[in-house]
Amino acid sequence: MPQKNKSIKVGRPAKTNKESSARGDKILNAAEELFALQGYDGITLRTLATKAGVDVALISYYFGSKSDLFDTVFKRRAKILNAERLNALQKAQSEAAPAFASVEKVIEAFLHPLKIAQESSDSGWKNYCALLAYVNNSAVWGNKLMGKYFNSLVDTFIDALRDALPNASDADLYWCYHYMSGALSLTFANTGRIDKMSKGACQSDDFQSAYDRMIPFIASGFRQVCA
Amino acid sequence: MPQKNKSIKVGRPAKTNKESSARGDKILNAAEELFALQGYDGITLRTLATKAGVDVALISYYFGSKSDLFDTVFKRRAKILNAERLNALQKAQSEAAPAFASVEKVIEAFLHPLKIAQESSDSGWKNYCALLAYVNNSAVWGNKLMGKYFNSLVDTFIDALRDALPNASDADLYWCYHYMSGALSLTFANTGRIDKMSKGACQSDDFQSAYDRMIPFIASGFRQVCA
DNA sequence: ACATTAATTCAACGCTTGTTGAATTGTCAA
DNA sequence: TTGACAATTCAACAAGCGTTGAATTAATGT
Repeated sequence: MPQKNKSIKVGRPAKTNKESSARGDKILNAAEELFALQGYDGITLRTLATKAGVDVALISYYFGSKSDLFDTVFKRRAKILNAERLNALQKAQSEAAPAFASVEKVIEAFLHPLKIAQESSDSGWKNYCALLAYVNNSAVWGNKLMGKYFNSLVDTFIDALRDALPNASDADLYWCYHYMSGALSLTFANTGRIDKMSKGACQSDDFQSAYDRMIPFIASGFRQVCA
Repeated sequence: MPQKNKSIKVGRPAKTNKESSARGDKILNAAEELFALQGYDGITLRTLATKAGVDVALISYYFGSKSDLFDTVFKRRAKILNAERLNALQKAQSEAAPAFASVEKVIEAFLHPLKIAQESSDSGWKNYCALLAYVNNSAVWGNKLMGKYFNSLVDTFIDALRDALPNASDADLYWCYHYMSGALSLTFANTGRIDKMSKGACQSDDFQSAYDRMIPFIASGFRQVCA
């Protein structure tokens, strides 16, 4: 005789004072990790449901279509990251006033929030950084999402860099930013994988080590091109 | 009454003097483009077959499984690119002898073959560069394929850079190489898309423009970190 | 106590996926 | 001319896909 598992909880759960549901967050966190690691087409809603410990249908119930879910996952921490970066930039600028903030300080304002994210106890931030790298390098999602959620912030940073480098053309500034963005993306894309190319000299999950060298590397490149 | 299309050619085609079949090349070229643009999981063997103008079953017949095909596509031009880069490096080194080749010259040897590829009349090279970017930033394929086909060459270039920068540690060299690799990948990942972030100041499909600035940018970064 | 409603499950839909085996066609060597 | 065989097509397989509608459960407002 078939017997249902009575231990499974169903129906409406006890109300909490949080604005977003616990099950919804579980889905978002699992999606964040899976999308970052295997890409949009690389995972299945059923795989995701299993990882989140949730029924498949619940994903559609909360977030609509698969691509809607992807957008939601991407947007969630984008807002936070933007706020942190903007805050860091404004702090650097006010500290340098009445002079302009230096290239190094502007770049640091751009990168430091990511360092904090990497070191956060919330491991979801590490996944999000990898997701950011995936989206940035994706021909399919890059245009759609990066522009939508980061264009305005990037323009602000470019303005700050223009102040620090008065001889630079717009093309110079944007290309140099582009190089920085690429270097950063690859670093996050490799999070967790040990780079066998380097014979152990450089482990990609060691963000601290990458971060320390990145600021002088990028700043020096900016100065050279935008002199 | 159902009538078969008698105009479709089947059976063994006339023998050519080329080592690889014409149909097989059509499949590889179409796969190169689709994989680069939409990723491994983003395309279907049936989509690929349509693009190549070929029956689906022929893909398996020639190349085995889907992942076998991916490996074959990636390997095809990797060998050529490796030979070109090695040749360029050796030329730079012999021109500088008895001194070591400068950082700029080594970086140029690494990048210049890609510039030639971009300008090639064989448009497949453009697709391959985008594929390279996809693989490099992919958590799934990065370890598998980059190491398999490029590790040896990268080590050779690192050796050349070590000669040019005697004070650099291995970690310095590998991280700086890593930044260069990331900057390059993002450039190729964006091939063909106009970067709206830049308000027109920088179009990602303009590789010439990216290339010109990249050498001074990267070389300057190397010198700063590895001083 | 009771109706309401949000949260969750279950089962299924129609379609697509990668892959395979058998049948068919054309080429070439003998 | 014939026989072998490579290249190509066709049809189908089992499995998996995203999504949906109906049923079920539990908390809530009155």
